[in-house]
Amino acid sequence: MQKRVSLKTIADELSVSSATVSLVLNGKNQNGRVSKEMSQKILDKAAELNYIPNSLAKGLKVGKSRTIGLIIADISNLFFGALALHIQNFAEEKGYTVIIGNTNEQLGEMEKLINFLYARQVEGLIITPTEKSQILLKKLFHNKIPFVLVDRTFPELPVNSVLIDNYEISYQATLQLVKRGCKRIGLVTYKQDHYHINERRRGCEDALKHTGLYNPDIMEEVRYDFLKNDIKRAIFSLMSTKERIDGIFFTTNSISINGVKELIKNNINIQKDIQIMCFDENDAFYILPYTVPFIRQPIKEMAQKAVDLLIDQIEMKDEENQKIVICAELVLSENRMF
Amino acid sequence: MQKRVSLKTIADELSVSSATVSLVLNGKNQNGRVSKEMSQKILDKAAELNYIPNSLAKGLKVGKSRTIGLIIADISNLFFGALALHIQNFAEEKGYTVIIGNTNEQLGEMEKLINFLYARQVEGLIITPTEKSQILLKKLFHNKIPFVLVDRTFPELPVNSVLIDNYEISYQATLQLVKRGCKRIGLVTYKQDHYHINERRRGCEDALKHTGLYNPDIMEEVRYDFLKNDIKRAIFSLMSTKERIDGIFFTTNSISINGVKELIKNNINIQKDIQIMCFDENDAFYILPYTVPFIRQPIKEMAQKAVDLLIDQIEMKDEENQKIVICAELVLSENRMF
DNA sequence: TTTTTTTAATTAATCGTTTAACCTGTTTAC
DNA sequence: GTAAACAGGTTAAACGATTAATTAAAAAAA
Repeated sequence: MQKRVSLKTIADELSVSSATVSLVLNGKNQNGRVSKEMSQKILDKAAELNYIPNSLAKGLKVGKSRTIGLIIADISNLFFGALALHIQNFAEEKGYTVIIGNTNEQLGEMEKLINFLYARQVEGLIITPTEKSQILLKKLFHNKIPFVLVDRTFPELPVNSVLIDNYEISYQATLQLVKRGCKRIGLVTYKQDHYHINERRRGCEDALKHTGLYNPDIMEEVRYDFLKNDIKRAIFSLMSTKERIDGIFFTTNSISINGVKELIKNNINIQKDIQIMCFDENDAFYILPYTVPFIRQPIKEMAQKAVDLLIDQIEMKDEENQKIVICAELVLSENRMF
Repeated sequence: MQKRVSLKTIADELSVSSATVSLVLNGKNQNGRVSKEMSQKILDKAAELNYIPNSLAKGLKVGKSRTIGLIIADISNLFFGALALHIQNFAEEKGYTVIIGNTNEQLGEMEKLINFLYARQVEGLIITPTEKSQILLKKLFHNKIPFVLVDRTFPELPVNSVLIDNYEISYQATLQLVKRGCKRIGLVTYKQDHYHINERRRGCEDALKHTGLYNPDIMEEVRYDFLKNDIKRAIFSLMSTKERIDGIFFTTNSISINGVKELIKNNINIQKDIQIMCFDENDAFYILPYTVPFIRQPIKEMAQKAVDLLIDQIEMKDEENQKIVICAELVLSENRMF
């Protein structure tokens, strides 16, 4: 890597000081600081040498890196992938770089990432927090580092967050199954401590209770680390109850796709034998010869709000914290291909 | 954001110079530079204050940012998503941060990204180049910025690259269709100028020629920007030839998934009516009640090689450029669920 | 006792930018 | 004719970390 072109390179070639060059290149020569001719010369020379400022130096000097950190729980999940893409686009629009990190749902990884990003002088963070990460968030709060939680939150903490209306949409989605005539509706959810997942469960259960269909025996829990096996077990368990169930609500993306796989594997006709309701859309759903109803999260809007909120915090030093709730959408027929 | 803890903060609290603190914290107090007691005091204080070095300052001073840029063509594509994930993991293992950017297959975006990453002092780049980006690569080469192309390349350029054996695996995959009894094998590929895609086409066509089955009339081209419509047209065209085709080779991920969708939509039985061969795996394939044979690219290995190669270039200043070819894998039955 | 070596630190320059403060002519005002 | 205003710059310190060069005192060697 040969020596880069710096302000000084340009300054030397034109025999002016680097301050002058800086002034011109940053458009800060307002009230007749630098003459028109010199300005033009500098601009031309910069273009000629293809000058690109060193943002490390600039960041160091002005104390702003114009960088934000994005901490994602599982980048191999399409939902988070899309979220990351949009966050990056919106942030870039506003002049910020995004550094993405992946925790794999591991608390230790999340801590490492925070330190790592802190070292790189990020001005703020957008985080999908892992379980039990409250302590880490409190530390951020204490260090006055702006951050926004997205997709997930801890309701007991005074944080900024962007979430969907998990309870409400799950309630509505379950009602939809009822409307379709399901009488024995089961649920498959994660055995964990995430507020957003539990809200989905609560929404489903409340809908069942209010319609007199609630049965605790067909609410199944699966573990993240043993997803495939647990789903297999859960579906088997659900399908072998005395009175066969006729509806299932899946609370997440990964549970939905694996649940559908398992149903198909067991030759259960998702149209006739059972009605299902999935969380998040999936390419696979579009390929099946029948409609798979699902809950669509407005990912782009979530990304937009998260970026806006974070940048507000960074730039205005807005002390108030906001909890933004975005309405998800029930998609019932859009993926019908026939 | 409150004032961060710097070397000077620690130095002042212990009434030593910041040089001493730096020496200790970097483990450079080899030959009796700093006393054991002072070292321990500094270490303790650093831990107490939760000191995290400012990598902007460090990068500026030592002229190394320990950052690499990753330029991806389309992050919403699962293949690239997985590639990005693994590249990030391997790079992190070696102590490098990755800044990811997305070009959306746009040359202009690629140029912007290169400048952007250059400004952030990346030490090297891993790139899936867009079409016609040779000029940009030449500029990188001229500026002696280490970079590695992955997935795609320009054979006429003396660059480092990590690719799969596109020609060979496509040849073999086509032969597989022949072995399964297909007599009229069509192809759907992109109408473009990417070497790797054209190699896939050439591999398929050569296999057909060598088995006497080549027919230029059933080689279909689709446009990236009008993928869905063009696929619809291509499949229609293929299926309405006088003698119906009985095999299709899809040259990419996105073509495969859309092609399969379209076949299903037209009620064509992928088992009985037609045999297909896809590029890259997809969740959707696992959900179908029959096997979809596909070509699996060893993404993790590609990521590993790309990172290793780039870091060699960065650290050893290896002048020689290498073209690494990794063997892809034909997956014929793994996704059978029944 | 004087010289050399060792130990344990400090100094100061540097990376590339930014920016407040300063300088030096020339014009304008009174 | 002197002061004030302005035009068109330059200087120098600073951001935080690194590191070669230096210093000062103590210990060891001569």
